[in-house]
Amino acid sequence: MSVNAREAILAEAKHAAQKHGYNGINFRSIASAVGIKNASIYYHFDSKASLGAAVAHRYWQDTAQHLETIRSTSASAGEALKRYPAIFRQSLEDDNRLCLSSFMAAEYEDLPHDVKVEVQAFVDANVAWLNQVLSEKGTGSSEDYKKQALAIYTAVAGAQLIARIHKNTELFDELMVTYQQTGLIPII
Amino acid sequence: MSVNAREAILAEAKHAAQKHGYNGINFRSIASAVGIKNASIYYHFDSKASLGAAVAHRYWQDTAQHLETIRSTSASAGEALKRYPAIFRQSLEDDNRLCLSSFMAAEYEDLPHDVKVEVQAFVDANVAWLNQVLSEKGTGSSEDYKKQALAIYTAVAGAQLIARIHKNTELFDELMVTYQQTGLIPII
DNA sequence: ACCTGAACACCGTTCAAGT
DNA sequence: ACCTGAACACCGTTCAAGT
Repeated sequence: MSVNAREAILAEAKHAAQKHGYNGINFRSIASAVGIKNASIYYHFDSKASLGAAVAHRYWQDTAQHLETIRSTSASAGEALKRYPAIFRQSLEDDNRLCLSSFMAAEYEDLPHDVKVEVQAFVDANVAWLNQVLSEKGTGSSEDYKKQALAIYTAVAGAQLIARIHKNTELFDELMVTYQQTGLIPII
Repeated sequence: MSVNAREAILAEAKHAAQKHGYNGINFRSIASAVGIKNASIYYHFDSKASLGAAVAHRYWQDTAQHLETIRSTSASAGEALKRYPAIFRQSLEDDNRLCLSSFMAAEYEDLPHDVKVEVQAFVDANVAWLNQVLSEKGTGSSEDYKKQALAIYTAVAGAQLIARIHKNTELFDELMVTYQQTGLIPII
């Protein structure tokens, strides 16, 4: 059916993972959506673990690229920082989906090793980006920026989780405002 | 085997849920641990949904009581606030477990309705407690305290998620310090 | 090179049957 | 009142077989 079955499988698996987590990746329904049988998926991927890892890998790579774009199209580090939560907001807007990493963070203990590696890479990419932006912007010590970067990532991920169970994107926005007002996220 | 099979099932299910989420509640392994057959669980609980709801219900009730104890044994609202993260910290210390609510928040879309209700109740109980403590302590407007209470709960839950994937309780502690230093969590 | 049907051990669930 | 064995449709996975 598809020009490239492998890509079609990846796309379906990503969609399923953002809605239902790693556990919710279902070979038979993916195969059905792609137009093949579930056994055929094993021609393209060794196992559910390797499919999950491939999904997570591409996910964080896409996110890292998106972060680069935000930085390069922002007039200042402060503006980039302000735009950061938009990535997480977008998932909520788009069918109430969750950041793949937050999802898999919850399932983490049960994940295959290869998937865990990719989830960690997502967190690292985000924290590294935030660290860089904070460093450009401020005047504190580099150790502080690392800790603050992780704190911001953590708080934003938590906000997405809570906003999602309320199915309320405005709640996410309110939380970002509160983070800014209390000083967790520096304002421009 | 057990004096009370129902309680034994609940205890095993809670343990499994904190390690693997709702999805990880496995009737056959719970039955095996309790010393009965999996079909026997249906004598005590209508379904996996009602078992999951019972687990989540008891969980948030226990937490609410714990919060009451913290408040009543603290000399001030500020001290109670300082002790708040200890609840989430304890889960990490105790076999790297996750707060049941954070876990189920990730799985939320797939949860049976009755379980969703209990997860919401957990969040509400925490936010209500924080709101009360913040109100006792400070001098701002009541609307601000509500928002700040939710922001604190959200950030602490996120911190637990991230600390867990690093299997690192110290990271959780560092995040709490950063939350305090940046001003998200008010200091005594 | 790419796909399939049939089988495997696993899961939640049901139900008639046992004590 | 409490428990069980056997069956159901579902899952990831394997494998020999098809084109």
